[in-house]
Amino acid sequence: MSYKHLRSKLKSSNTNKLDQIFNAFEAEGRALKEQNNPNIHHPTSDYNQEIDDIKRLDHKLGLTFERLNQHQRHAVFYPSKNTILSAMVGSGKTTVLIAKVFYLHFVKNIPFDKMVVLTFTNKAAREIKERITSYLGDKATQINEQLRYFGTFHSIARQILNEHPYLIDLGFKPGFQVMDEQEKQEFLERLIIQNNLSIKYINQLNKRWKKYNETNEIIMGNMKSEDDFEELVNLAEKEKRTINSMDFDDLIGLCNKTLSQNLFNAPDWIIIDEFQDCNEDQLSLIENIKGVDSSLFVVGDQNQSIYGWRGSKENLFQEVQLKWNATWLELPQNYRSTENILSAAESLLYDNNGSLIATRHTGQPIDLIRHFDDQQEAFYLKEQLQTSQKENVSLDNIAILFRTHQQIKIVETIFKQSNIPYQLGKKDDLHDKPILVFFLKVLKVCINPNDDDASLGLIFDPTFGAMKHNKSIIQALNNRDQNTTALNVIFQQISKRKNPSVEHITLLQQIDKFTKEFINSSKTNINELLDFLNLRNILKPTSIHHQDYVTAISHAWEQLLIFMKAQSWLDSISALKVAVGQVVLESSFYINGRIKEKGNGVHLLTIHASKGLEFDRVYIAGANTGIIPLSQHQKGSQNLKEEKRLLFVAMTRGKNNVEIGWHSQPSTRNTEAEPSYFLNVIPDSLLNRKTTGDQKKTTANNQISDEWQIGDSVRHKKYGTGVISEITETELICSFKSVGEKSFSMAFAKVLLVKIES
DNA sequence: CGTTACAAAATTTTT
DNA sequence: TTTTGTAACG
Repeated sequence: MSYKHLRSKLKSSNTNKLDQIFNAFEAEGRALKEQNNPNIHHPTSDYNQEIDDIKRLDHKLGLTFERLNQHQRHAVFYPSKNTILSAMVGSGKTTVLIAKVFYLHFVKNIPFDKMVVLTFTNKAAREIKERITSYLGDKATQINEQLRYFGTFHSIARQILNEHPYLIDLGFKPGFQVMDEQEKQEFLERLIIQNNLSIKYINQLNKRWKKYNETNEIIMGNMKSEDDFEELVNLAEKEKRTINSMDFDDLIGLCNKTLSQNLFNAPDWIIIDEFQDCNEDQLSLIENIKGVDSSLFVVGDQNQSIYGWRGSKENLFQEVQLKWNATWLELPQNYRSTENILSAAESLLYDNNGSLIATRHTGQPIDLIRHFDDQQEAFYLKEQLQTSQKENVSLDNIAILFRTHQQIKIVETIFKQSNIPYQLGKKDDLHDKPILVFFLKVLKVCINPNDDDASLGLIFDPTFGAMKHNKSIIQALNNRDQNTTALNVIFQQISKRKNPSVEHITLLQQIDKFTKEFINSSKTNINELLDFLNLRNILKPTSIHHQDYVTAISHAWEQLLIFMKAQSWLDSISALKVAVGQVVLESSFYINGRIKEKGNGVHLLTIHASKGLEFDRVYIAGANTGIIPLSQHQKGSQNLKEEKRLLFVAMTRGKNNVEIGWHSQPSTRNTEAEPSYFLNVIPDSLLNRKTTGDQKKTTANNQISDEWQIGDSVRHKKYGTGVISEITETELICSFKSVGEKSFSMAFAKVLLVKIES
């Protein structure tokens, strides 16, 4: 469909909203032409000579470089001090990043501990570390200590803080804990009760905290006067230091403060993965770690920047290229998708400048398929997958992608009914595992009996605690003297009760002895821990879940011991503190372990969750205007651009086949009965338009004509009463006494108009 | 305690 | 855009 066609179609629908969408869309097209081409530094050598030299010294190492294409070799070997590697989708960016690390270490003799390698996810960090470990094999002695600065932004920030003497100046002590968002909310609520503060919007403390930090703004929403929020912030900053616990933002923020003291040995190399996702604080962290002689190697893809709402900056690459005087290299070759998929996806981009090159065969055009609604689409998908099953095609290599979690539910329901195996992309949350939340609280009190929140959480735990949430106990913590720990107060309070829980009294007594009698003893296996703390009696010994609880705790403890072992220079209690502090930062390692079932079946994922993954077949569900882009994102070209990149990311997950579905009668509000207008830029030759052959459409049409008849009287909230003058497949036209003729999208008619029975 | 007015949320999520 | 949630007021 051409722009012209689109415009005439939008004009005929006579709504301002669609006109606005079109204008924004057009503005985007203009922006496309205004983009500047960066000065790409192209490879001038095939680096065969260098690789031959390396092969003579170390044959195996040479082979890892030989596999790279010319652009990838250029990125690895070119000796620029600061490098921005703009890696197109599916161009082997992780392979190059790892090859660079190998080259710097094994050829250029840079020690691993002189490199800082930062990633956003634990998964990426782990992949890089494992590649090095497996390459070294038996020679990988003390590798964890050498790879100490390989990790996520948050992990590395935490580690720098923990090792740096300036931590004391900041008011914290080594072995500090880390609060996630939920723990911070609970922490602030505790302070509000303890100090009798009057705080509005109590459910949005995290949001208010961020707003206050950024703008010093206290007033929110309907508040006409200030509440005690400023006092809460001051109290919280003090209290964080008392209980020795930081939040996520503190890790990066305070690390930045620490590094600005110039007491950190700058590394030789700083290597960053997924650079396009950096926010301001993370960028500062990079610049603070960087010394005068440090080199930078940042890798990323601006076309896959879909986390703007988390603070990543548009045009970050261009910005830092100037600032760092960096050499701009590209990885243009995509090895993942067919040429048709890539050409279609590429037409969505506005600043690619033709730098994405397909290496695979042409393949099939993208199927654009019309369904009646989400339910019909789900049935269609069910049938498609059943066919695949009959043909013995593994569903593991197929993904269905959605804009929202809401959309996933209906497909999940129908797949469940029809026994289609599926796997969900959502990661496990620590807070969905009550047993681990409880176990962590126990450990936190063990290592710090003055942790008020862990102590309270322990006895108030809804599943494993001793009593219901109780304000008087919270306030009792406030009135204690300096020599009384939070653990003591809890113990006293619980003992005072009429029928105190004996199990919990024993637990608290044992926790008190933990540092003296347990952690330094030679016995630290899980059974000894459970016995020492009397935990078995608390884990509902008669419940059928008892064994699951024990298994979950065993796994978490095993992981903690592994982490402690890696901190060989610390005494055991310090090592445990550091290990427990790490749990929140890489919770997935502590959650499932061996218990996790092997995932089998079709993947149901949000597009965001699909980033970094690839599948043989990809189906993008419910791709209407109003879903992609999401209706509330249709204002502001920044938002629109990001939504467009989201569709780009979705399409480029597919290796062989991409199919896009849309609904002619969408059931969600604010959704147009049109396929995403982003698709209009894709050339017709690359899009194969189809319709589900179905009976439902006919019945649905009957429903519509049953519901609305020409001549019916209707009432509209604003326009008053009117009469239906015309009905088309997608539109309903009404004439009102007050404003004349107005047309409504069929999808909206039900919401906007009330039929007046005569 | 009920009503009114109006800002914020809706949507994505790692640490 | 509509819906939801909260403060403020009587």
